[in-house]
Amino acid sequence: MKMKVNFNIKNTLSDFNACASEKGLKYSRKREVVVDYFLAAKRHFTVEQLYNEIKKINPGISYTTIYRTLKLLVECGIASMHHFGEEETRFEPRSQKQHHDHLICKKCGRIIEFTHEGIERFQKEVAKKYSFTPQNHTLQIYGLCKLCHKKRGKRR
Amino acid sequence: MKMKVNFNIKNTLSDFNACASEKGLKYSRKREVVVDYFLAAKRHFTVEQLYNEIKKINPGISYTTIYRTLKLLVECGIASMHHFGEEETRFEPRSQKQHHDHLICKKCGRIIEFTHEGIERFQKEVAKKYSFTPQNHTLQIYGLCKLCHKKRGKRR
DNA sequence: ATTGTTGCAAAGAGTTTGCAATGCT
DNA sequence: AGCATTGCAAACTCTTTGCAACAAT
Repeated sequence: MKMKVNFNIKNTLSDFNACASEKGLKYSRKREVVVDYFLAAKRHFTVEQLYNEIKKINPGISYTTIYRTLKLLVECGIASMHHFGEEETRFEPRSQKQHHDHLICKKCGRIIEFTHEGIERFQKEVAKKYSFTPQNHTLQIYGLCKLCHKKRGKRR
Repeated sequence: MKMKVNFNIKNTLSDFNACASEKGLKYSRKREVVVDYFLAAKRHFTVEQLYNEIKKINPGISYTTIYRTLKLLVECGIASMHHFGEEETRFEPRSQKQHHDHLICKKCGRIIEFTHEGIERFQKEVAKKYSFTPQNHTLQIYGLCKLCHKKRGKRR
């Protein structure tokens, strides 16, 4: 059973700037603040979270800019977008990480990443069985994280 | 490699009626039409699809009733709700089927169900490794179905 | 000077809800 | 009669877009 969590975040502000200039975009302080904050935090943000947290350090920011910047990050391949069940859309820095899947705590909202080669392999088998050409996949396991399993009764 | 597709749809209109009367609901023709159609078709409906198709046989139906009936079906455990990537919410009859996962064709929208015991087992392993208590999970493989892989260039 | 960026308000898409009319029991 | 159901329009949430003012090159 091989599994590992990845920590090597390699995407940087300069990766983003390269992509932005290829698109013919100009420099913008606000955009830089958003990208910086997003890349540094290495979390799975909702738009609301990102907006609220950035507003603290840059009160002049608007939702519109958050949305537009996240869209850009996704287009540049620097962020990835997730839809976990009923929850709001979340964004995470993609980095050079290999594909990974998620454990999602329904109580505290904690998100744990994992990879499992066996699961990946079996997915390829399934696809082959149905003559399906797989392009990408997502696997989410919902439940309770270690802490919430013990002390049941917090938020969410 | 054990895999199988399930066909044994057991949920029926009477199962629904039992649940509805437990909730103190009264009979309604329109609701019955929706439930009937939904259960018979055994597909993964979007709300829009269900609305459009039922409107043909019962022009007086409204979106509101479709929404409310689907909500009821989910509450009664007769339908399950899915969120496939960026797509609209889909509903399918749950039946007594065991849990299953989905292959989703990005070109034609076709949805293929599958189960794979090995994947299920590995998921339990992953959860245990992270001291996570799994409650449910979803696995989607996106790509091209057999037909669309050949003749590339249709809808979606 | 030209072109990209921003915030705002308005517009969209999907879904829910208040309400008066209607239907079921 | 009493309560559930329905359709409509309005409300709501999340996200995108048009536009005029502003900033970068």
